[in-house]
Amino acid sequence: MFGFFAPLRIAHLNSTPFSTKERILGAAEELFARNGFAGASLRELTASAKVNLAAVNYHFGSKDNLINEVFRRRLDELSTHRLEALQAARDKAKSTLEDILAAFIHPALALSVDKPGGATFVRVLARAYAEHNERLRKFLSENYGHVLKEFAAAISAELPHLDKEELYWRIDIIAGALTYAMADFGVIKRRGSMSEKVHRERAAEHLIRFAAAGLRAD
Amino acid sequence: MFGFFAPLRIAHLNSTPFSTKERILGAAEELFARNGFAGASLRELTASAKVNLAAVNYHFGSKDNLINEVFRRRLDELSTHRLEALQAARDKAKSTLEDILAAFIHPALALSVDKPGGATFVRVLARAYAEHNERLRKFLSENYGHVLKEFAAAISAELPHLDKEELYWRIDIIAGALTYAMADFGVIKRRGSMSEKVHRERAAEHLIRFAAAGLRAD
DNA sequence: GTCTATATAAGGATAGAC
DNA sequence: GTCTATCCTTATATAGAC
Repeated sequence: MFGFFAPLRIAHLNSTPFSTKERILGAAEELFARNGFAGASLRELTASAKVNLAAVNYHFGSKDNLINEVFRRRLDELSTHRLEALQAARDKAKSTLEDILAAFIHPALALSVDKPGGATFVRVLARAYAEHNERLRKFLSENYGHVLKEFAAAISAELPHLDKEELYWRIDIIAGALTYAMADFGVIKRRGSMSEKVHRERAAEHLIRFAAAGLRAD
Repeated sequence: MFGFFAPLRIAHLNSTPFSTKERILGAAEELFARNGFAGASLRELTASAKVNLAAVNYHFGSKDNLINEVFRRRLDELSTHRLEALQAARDKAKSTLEDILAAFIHPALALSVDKPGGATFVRVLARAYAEHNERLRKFLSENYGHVLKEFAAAISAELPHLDKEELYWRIDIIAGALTYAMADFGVIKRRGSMSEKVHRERAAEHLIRFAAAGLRAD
């Protein structure tokens, strides 16, 4: 008799296999990408995640800390992959500017292609770039600033003739172009004959050449 | 006797020569650039403009409409200048991709250098680019979309061998790079020996070469 | 760990005196 | 055209039952 209902009870209230915490992070990622950090309220966020309004404060303490955790969930791994790829590029006998840029771009590409929600997160990253939010910038700089420093140093080593001011200005442009191009991947329509994955890989190669040309401009 | 106080009475309550409406627009520009559209409240906005809280609704009807007017105040003129410059480029015997890009960039440069608040507005423009705000995109697209269409057509005519999909993808990257580079002008430190104006002009030339190289990439 | 209910603050918008 | 005062909604956050 109860056997008939057992599957329903096993399914319980969670309609997905994800924990409350993970569902909140996923919904936050989605809404922050769409509406920005200030524009996404905890009310629509918890509704979208199908959790109780109080759950955000229980699991994360505050909205600000939730924002931090949305980044931490992805950036720890992304940063590690980027630094590993950079080290591999440096270990090559003849490493080029393109190798260094690829070490920065390819891990983000892999994230956006392979991980569920990864493409959305890349758009959140672009948001953070546009927001001049002091608190968020501080968090990101303190926790992940060393990665950008490593890449800037590697690029600088490839372009020793360039004075530092010029170099940093160009890296600034490139950073904006890359961030936005990666974030807008989802918008670019791919040819029907090409898979999403192949399309993005080709786009990434374009970006690398584009950025390398910009950096080398005399 | 009263003569002693006359200057004070002439100064009245307005500490600036600008009207309430203009002060609101100026403060809105500043706060939208710094905190985004959702992040700037009417309360801090009116406090910053030194006008009454009710003044925004009296003069603009709503916050959404105030946002529109912040854009309209600058974009009508900017769009006209851009289209005039594009026409001039097309009228040249041998117009290049660089001429077209310059027609797009130079008017924005002039705005950011010559007009008070112009540099701030360019940052607001970059905000709009990042915001996927449906209402705002609709307003901008309906009122100023034709300008971008004109430029896309002109660029397309210079690169007839490029297929349309590839072209639009590259214009997408370029648009992001240009918008952000222009918005971040204020961040780039200039050499002490160079004036702000000269610095920006040089930066704009870098951008044009950068963008042209990206568009021409094979 | 999740719920309801609520405290408390901040937001946009408006009414009506001046 | 500008003020004060206030309405109403939405927001973040928390208390306490389950």
